[in-house]
Amino acid sequence: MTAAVVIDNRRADLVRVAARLFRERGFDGTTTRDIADAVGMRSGSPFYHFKSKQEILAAVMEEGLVAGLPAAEAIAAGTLAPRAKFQALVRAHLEIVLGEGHDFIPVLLYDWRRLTPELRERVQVLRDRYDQLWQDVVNELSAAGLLKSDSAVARLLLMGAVNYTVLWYKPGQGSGLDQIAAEAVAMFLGPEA
Amino acid sequence: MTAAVVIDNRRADLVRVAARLFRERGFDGTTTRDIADAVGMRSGSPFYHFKSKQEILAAVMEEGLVAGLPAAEAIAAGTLAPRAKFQALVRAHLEIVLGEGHDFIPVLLYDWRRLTPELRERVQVLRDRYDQLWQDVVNELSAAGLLKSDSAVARLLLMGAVNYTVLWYKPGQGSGLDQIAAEAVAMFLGPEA
DNA sequence: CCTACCGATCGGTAGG
DNA sequence: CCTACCGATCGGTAGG
Repeated sequence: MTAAVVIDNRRADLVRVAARLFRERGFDGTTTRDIADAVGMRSGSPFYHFKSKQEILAAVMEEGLVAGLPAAEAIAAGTLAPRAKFQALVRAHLEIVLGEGHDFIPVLLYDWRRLTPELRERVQVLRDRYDQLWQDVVNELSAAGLLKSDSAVARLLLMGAVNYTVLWYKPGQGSGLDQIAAEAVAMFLGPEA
Repeated sequence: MTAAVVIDNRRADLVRVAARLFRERGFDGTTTRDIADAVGMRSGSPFYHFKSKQEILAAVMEEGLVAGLPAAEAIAAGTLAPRAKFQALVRAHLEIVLGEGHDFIPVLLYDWRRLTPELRERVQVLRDRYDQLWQDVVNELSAAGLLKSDSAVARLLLMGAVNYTVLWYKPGQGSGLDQIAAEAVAMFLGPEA
């Protein structure tokens, strides 16, 4: 094992732990000391790996996007019928937003505004891919007559409904992810033909 | 004019200004000094009116709920047909969330988690009335066969779509509030009979 | 990655 | 509501 790998592991540790703490307490409610403690470092050491606290935040968000994009892109590019494809996309998205140990995207949803403009722009590049992929699926639905509109507003309303679950979903209490996905699809697209 | 009125006016000034600053910069991004400055007070003086910074936050949220509830309750209790009633409710809600100078409810949506548990419980009492009123209208839609489900999940998905607009809507750019409301209703309820 | 530290900020308070 | 202030915290850095 080379030294570079060890460094990378420590950096990955910081990102993973920061994601959990940011999710639980918010970006401003978490100190760089909290993060350092949680990985067994001294208070100044995270700044050996990251230039600033906000760079850690951006890394958390990028990690979440990079981890989530392949599955979503595979679904969007796949051959499922429009309705089934949409349901699969919603289900995959719920997993990323609500699944156990998936803290990265919730942090993005909660604390997007804490990024500096420069970092926001950097992370936005990855977000754009996600948004585009949703738009493609929405357009397919519209072309198949399953949705009234293929506008960006339609997509944003759909993504809003799904993303907002992060504020009310409680694991092991009420509906599960499959059930929520099914209910969302039924509501947005109407009853199955 | 009695002294009590003057005091009340200053308190109201603080709440209004705090709402604007909290909305623009977030709760943690706003200092009590910022708020004091903006109303022409010295740094310690807000604490003559409020016990803590979080009490200001709770006051902002409660002000928004108390201001928005009457119109929404009137719509819910009114005699409009289910579809028209729902559209009116969505439109009124968009106004509260996105309308010029309406900073209170966005603060609630952004910074709910910054409330202490005690304050959260206090504000939740007013939120419950809002949620119940939406649930009533959703139930009417379901009874009229316009919506697949009258579950709490259905309501949360709808409110999520509408509330999430706070994260993407830009005034005077893209669709206006009427247009968004119409599009939301068309998407959720299907085309008009 | 640690040691040792700084400069600034911030919520809040006592006393009037 | 002001004056004057405190105690604590916090992001970040120099030097090794």
